[in-house]
Amino acid sequence: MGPRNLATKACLDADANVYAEACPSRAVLALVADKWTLLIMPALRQGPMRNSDLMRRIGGISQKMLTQTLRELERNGLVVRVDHNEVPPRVDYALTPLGRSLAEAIRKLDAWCEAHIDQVEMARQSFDTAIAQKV
Amino acid sequence: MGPRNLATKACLDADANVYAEACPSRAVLALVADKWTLLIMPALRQGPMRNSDLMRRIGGISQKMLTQTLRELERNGLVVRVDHNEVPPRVDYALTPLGRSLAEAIRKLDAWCEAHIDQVEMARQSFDTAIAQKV
DNA sequence: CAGGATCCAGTGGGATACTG
DNA sequence: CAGTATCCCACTGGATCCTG
Repeated sequence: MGPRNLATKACLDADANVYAEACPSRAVLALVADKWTLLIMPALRQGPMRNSDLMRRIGGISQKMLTQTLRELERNGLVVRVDHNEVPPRVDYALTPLGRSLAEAIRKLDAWCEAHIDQVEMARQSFDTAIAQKV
Repeated sequence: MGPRNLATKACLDADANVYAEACPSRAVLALVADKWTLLIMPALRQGPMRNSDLMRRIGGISQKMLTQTLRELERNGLVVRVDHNEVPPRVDYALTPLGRSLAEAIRKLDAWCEAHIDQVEMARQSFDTAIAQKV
């Protein structure tokens, strides 16, 4: 593949490339590059959850962001919303097969964060004190 | 592990939990939940790169965001900055061992995005047209 | 070449109040 | 319970200009 018109044709499905600005995969990347997506997706791995379940599970999320993020995930085929049409309302959110595969990849990232906090924090401290000394 | 004081002690290193708002791993998560981090980290897997290399490799990134993100990654021990003190300036950025392990996990996410654009786009189209019909 | 400094429009997301 | 609607400000990040 020559560098001929890499810039113009941006990226085809056959050679999808997130590094290319115009590649549609960037849209998916934007979806993933989101704090709440990174928490909601793996949270749903254990099975369907209700709105209130997720609110409890994910510390610090607001109702607005929960709904907004769920809608976006649903829109992109990663989550299904099941309204049981009951009173009081009962709505379940579950991963689609597509969503499940993404959730697994995301969970690994989350696990990495949990596993390496110590190293990251130590690095940050040493970096910050090094900067302080330079002044 | 009892649910006794899960809420109060938030999270210790022994049971780090990104779902807990106060858990320090959230800081690492915030680092990861970033569009440019998600592109810079895997880009560095092939070896050290210079500022201009990264600018070319990563479509759409601005000089400001590149420098800013690199600084943050360096601060957290994921990237090392090597200034060769030459004229004209020559500066290399490379992954640390810690950064490399994260970069691998991130690359898998990027690959997922590249591999599933089609499915995501189809889902989005069908979702959007379904919404339109309801009106 | 690498990147600091500024300006500033746009937006993300919390708080709050209301509804079926 | 599961949302919707609104207000509104802090911060994000692009554009532009400048420097060693």
